[in-house]
Amino acid sequence: MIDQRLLRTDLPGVKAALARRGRSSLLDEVDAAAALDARLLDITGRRDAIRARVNTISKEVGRLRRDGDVDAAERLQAESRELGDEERALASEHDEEAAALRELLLGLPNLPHPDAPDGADDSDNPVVIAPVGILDEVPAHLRVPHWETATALGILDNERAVKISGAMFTMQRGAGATLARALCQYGLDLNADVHEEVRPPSLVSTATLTATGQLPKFADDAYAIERDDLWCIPTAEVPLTSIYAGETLDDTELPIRVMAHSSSYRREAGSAGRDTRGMLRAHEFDKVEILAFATPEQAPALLSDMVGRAERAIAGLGLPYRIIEICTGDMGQSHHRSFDVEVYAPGTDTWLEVSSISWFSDYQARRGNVRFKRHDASGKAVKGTEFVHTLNGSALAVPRVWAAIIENYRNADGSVTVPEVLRQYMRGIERIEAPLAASSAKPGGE
RNA sequence: GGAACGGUGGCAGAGUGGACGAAUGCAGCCGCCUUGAAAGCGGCCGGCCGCAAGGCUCGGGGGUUCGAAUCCCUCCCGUUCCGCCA
Repeated sequence: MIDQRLLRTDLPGVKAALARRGRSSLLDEVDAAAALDARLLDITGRRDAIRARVNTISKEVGRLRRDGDVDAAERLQAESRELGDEERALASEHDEEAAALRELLLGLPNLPHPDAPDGADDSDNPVVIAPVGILDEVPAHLRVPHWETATALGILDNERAVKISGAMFTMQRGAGATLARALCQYGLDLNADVHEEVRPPSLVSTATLTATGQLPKFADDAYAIERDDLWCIPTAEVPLTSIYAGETLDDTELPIRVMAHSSSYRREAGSAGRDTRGMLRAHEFDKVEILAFATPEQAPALLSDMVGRAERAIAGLGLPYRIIEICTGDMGQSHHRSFDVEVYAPGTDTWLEVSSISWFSDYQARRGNVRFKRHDASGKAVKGTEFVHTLNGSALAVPRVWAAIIENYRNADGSVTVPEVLRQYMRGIERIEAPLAASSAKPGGE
């Protein structure tokens, strides 16, 4: 949620910033919000004046009753009763407008960072780190999609996953399952130097899902457990961002950096039928998320640090990659500035987004009400609070990295070499070989 | 899931219709004392919005009342016991 006060202090600035996102309807929404805000200001002014009078009267009535002046008290009470009617009318008007304004504000996206590149869609995203590790010529044995290689090796059994849970669920087996877990371990160990490991809940309340911006706009994308009013997390970003919800932190303890390995659940409404093969898009997947709470001053450096971490994870695995910056037209709803790490997948000759590192400015913190208090040079607390800035991104998203490993490390005989850095997490397995006959059998009927 | 008891400032903990934005203690801040510190003494001291006037704030929401921390309804959360359970 953007700062409501900006609607009063810098309406042209807000509109100019949002215009860069390229959706003209947004500007009308901003105007509507500003109009509501002005009306609300007027209503609260009148309401507060009435309340002030009622408060004065009730104190006076108490005094008169103690002094035994019943008549005067009765007269004041009568006046106050009328004021009460007026106040009730104003209050209900206020609640209506405030709810409408909040809905509008929740729907407005974040203002893009001034340095974020302008652009209409993903074709305008500039490449900021040119492809690293790309082969001049891709050998034929790498031109095999990971699902073919993995299924043949018996390490991916999506056919049975679908039997168990339906379309767009995956199941890794044997060395494939071990590889998935190894990637998580690798991702955590790589970032344990500054990020505290957390194991958050996977089911969260409506309030928590609203704080990160998934609700109300993107309710269709999340799994809801209606009976208990809980939601499955679409990313560990959701519970991690809300760790300090409603709290006021000290600038002296910032930045606070956390990370979590979790499963993520996404309905992928609107993507049904896309990328249905292999591991590229699934309703449930694992990843390691890194996240930071920071002062506005700390945020830019943290953004580069976190992009660097996502990059090192991929570079360390020896995968070919590039980094692009997300342009204003392609940016997510709550993003202020955003970078993607993309891995080259030779099997399908595509770039796979494996990590998206974003700076949210105070957009999430305002929804989740995470503040911080500043201290001056002498260590004394400065009056007032500000919202923290949040940043997050995947340090390692399992499925696509898993797929990229299978495609890039495929050998001519169909086996897959395990990247050096993962072997310590894989009981020393160096190479994933063709399976024994028994486990490769297709699932049969009853 | 059942039952009982709870939720008040940074913490502990009073407060059952008005003088309560809230006693008291601890913590914190300022000063005195001290070579320095501790102890002691004196004073200040919740938060949010607002230029201010003022408004809001005793778990959330609603109600009764001239007036609610206090009474009523409702929801949420916590503790303990029972049940179930990895």
